[in-house]
Amino acid sequence: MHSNSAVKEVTLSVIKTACSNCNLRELCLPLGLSETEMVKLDDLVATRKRVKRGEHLYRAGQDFDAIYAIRSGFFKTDVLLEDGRDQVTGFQMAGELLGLDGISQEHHSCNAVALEDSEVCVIPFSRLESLSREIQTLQHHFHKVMSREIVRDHGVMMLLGTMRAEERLAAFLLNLSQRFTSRGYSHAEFYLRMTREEIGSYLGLKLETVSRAFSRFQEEGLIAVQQKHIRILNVAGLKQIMSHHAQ
Amino acid sequence: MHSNSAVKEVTLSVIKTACSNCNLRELCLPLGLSETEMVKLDDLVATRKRVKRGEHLYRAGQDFDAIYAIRSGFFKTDVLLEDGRDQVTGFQMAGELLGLDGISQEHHSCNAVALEDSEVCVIPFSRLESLSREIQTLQHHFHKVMSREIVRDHGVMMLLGTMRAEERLAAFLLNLSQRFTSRGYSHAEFYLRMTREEIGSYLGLKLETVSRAFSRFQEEGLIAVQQKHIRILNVAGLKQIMSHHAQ
DNA sequence: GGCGACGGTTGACTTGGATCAACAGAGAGT
DNA sequence: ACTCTCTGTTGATCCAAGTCAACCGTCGCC
Repeated sequence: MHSNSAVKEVTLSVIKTACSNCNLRELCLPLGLSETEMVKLDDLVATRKRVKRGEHLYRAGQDFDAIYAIRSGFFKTDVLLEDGRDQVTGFQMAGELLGLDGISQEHHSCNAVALEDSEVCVIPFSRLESLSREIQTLQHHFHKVMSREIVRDHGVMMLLGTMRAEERLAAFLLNLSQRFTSRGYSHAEFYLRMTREEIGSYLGLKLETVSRAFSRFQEEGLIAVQQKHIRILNVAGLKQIMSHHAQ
Repeated sequence: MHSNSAVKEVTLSVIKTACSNCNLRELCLPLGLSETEMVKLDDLVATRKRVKRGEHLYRAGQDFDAIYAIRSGFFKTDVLLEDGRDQVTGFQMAGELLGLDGISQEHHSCNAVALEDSEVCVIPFSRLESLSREIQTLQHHFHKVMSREIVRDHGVMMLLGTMRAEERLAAFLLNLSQRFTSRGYSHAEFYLRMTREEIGSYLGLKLETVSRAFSRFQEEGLIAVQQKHIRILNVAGLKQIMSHHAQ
């Protein structure tokens, strides 16, 4: 398949970034694909794209033609209303998908911004659709991923609709911790890639409230915060705060 | 399948409820299906189910094996957390789908309750998947519907995260009005099928706050409320409230 | 047709988080 | 090393919505 004239570096890089070889494949891909199916998939996800910190991967209103799998880095998505209000709708890390919201209207309905230098796999959507007409497990996996996004959003609605400030922040930290864990990072120690204002926007709070809640958690010995560096000292305590609402 | 002893009414009802003949098909189905494709679809959506007011269509935790298209009636979906908190995550009316959240975990993640006597079309999910491997337009339509749900959820997150009580209620009324309109009902006059408490739960407000906001809108001549009967008198005024946030 | 329960309205009071404001650290660029 | 700017912290005050409570209207049921 590969041309023999290709120089070593290119071949190496291609191998390194092929789906079949990607260390995130258990996050992105269904289990149990055959050899030939894997080859087709490597072909589908042919191009990659680097996005520097602060740059947009896509903007609301732009034509939709691909979804993106994050290979490395960290993103936020946000929505801007006509009246100037905006809100962060999610934070995405390696192994997660971006752009699912664009399918419905054929243009993106939110902005995706890199919060650190990142790399994404470009997945042309019409080719994903045709491939998932061929490969049942891919089709089913994709449906699960979309559905998981819906369930996740319901969780956020729950958080925004029923939780108090400290409960929201505890839920947020535990969620991040859990996602870092399943990527092989420490569950207890990590750097936040986003500002207090972005956290607040996501959680429906003002940045001052986020800052105060962090300080409060620190006073109570639940976490150690220094700027963006977080250490979780008492997971059980955070869980208790999260689910310990009045009445 | 049907016993031949079935009386005429049964046969009639089957004919009346075929997708190809359904007056909601432009809400549920893609345009431009061929005759043969339509026949397959009618076959897919073979069974229907009546759900009386107050009954569950499904409950959180139950095995997922089908999604549902609402033929008539009105539903709410809600999520219950372990700690007793619950929240209404949406209200669904004729032509809309229920159960998409169940795909990801193979069991339902919320409860679906009829708010009036209703009828749904049962769409076995594995058969939907196999049919959409055959029919590209069906596949794409389904993806759009799932994506639309994600976009809708982002809208709710926006509402919960950034809007004040009266803005939320105005947005809610305008959304209902718009959905009734696209089903051929009056945009200006309708009955709410849900209680103040359910509206409040959906909007992240207490029922008293919802009630006060209704009264306020009435004082200002924007709507006429009497219990569940709503008349919208000033759409522009509601829109202004919705997007007229401080600063 | 009357009774009871539920849903809705309204008022008085409380409170959690927003707002306004001052300031302190950290980091990028010169 | 030295700004300048951006991000984060903390305090004082205010207000929108929550809470608690009383009451009323409606509707379904006996």
